[in-house]
Amino acid sequence: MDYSSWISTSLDLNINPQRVHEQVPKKEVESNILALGVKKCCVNVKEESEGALVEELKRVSAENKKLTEMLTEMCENYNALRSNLVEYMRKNPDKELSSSKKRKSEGSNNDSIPMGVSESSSTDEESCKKPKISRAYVRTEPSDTSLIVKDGYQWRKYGQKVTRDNPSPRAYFKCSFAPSCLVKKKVQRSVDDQSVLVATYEGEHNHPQPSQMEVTTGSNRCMTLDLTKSKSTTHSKNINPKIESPQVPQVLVEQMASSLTKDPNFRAALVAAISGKMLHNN
DNA sequence: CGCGTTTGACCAGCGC
DNA sequence: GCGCTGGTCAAACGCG
Repeated sequence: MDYSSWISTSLDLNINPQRVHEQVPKKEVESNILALGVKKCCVNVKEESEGALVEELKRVSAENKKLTEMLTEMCENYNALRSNLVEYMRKNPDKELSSSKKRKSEGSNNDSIPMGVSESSSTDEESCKKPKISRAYVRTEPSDTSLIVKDGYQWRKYGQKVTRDNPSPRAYFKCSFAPSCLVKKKVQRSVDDQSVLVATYEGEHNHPQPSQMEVTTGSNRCMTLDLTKSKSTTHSKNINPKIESPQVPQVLVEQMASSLTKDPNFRAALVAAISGKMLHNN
C-alpha cells in the first residue's frame, strides 16, 4: 500500500513574508484589509489608495476563490483515494493481517481501517476490558530516522524492538504522566512507505495536553491525517477518531484551518503581510 | 547528579 | 512441551 499519495494533504501554502501577499488568500486577510481599508477611507479619503484597495480586494478575492478550488479538488482527491484504498483492502482482506499472528487483543483491534487513523472496533463489552486503540499516520522526512511523533503529549520511551513483519524497529512509549496515565504508544515506520510513521495509541489520556504548541512548532513534520484532533484541537481527548464519518472532508478542512491559524509562522507572516501592505499604501 | 534513552535479557501468549 | 514472537524490564550509558 502506498501512503505517499493520500498523505499529501498539505496545502503547501507559502508563508514566506516576502511573498505572503501573493500566497495567503485567506478570508481573514480579506476581512482585515477591508476593515482597515474602511477605517483608512474614513480618515483619509484618497482616490488613489481607494483604487489600490479595490484592486487589492479583487486580487485577494481571486486568490481566495483559487484556494477554495484547490481545497475542493483536494477533498475530491482524498475521497477518490479513500475509495481506492477501501476497494484495495476489500480485494486483499488479509494482506495486512496475514503477516503476523496477532497476539492478545491487538489482533482484533487492528483491523485495517484504511485511513490516517483507525480505531478499535471492539464491542461495548470488549471495550470495557480493553483499552481503546487508535492509529495515526505521520509523514516524516525520509532522512529522519527518529521515531518521534509530535502529538502534544510527553512520552517516555521504554523499549524498542525489531518485529518480524517489518524491518524497521518499533519503539514503545509510555505517557510521561505514568503511572497516573497509562496510555501507551507504539511507533513504527510503515513497511510500505518508510517516510510514514505509524503511531498506535492504547488507552485514553486522563489529563490535558502538556503542550499544544509542539504539534505545530516542534518540527518540520507534517501531521497528515491526524483525525485524533478532529473534533476540536483544543480538547484533550484526542484518541478516539471517527474515520467512518461522512464528514471527514469537513474535518480535514477544519483541521487544516486550525493548523494554519495556530501556526505562529503563519500568523507572523500574516502580520508582516498586513503591516507591509499598510505601510506600502501609506 | 538527575533524567531520559538504549539495548540485551527476560517474560508471556500462541501455534504446532 | 518447545520454539517463535511481541512486549516489558532494568542496568548501562549519554547528555545537559
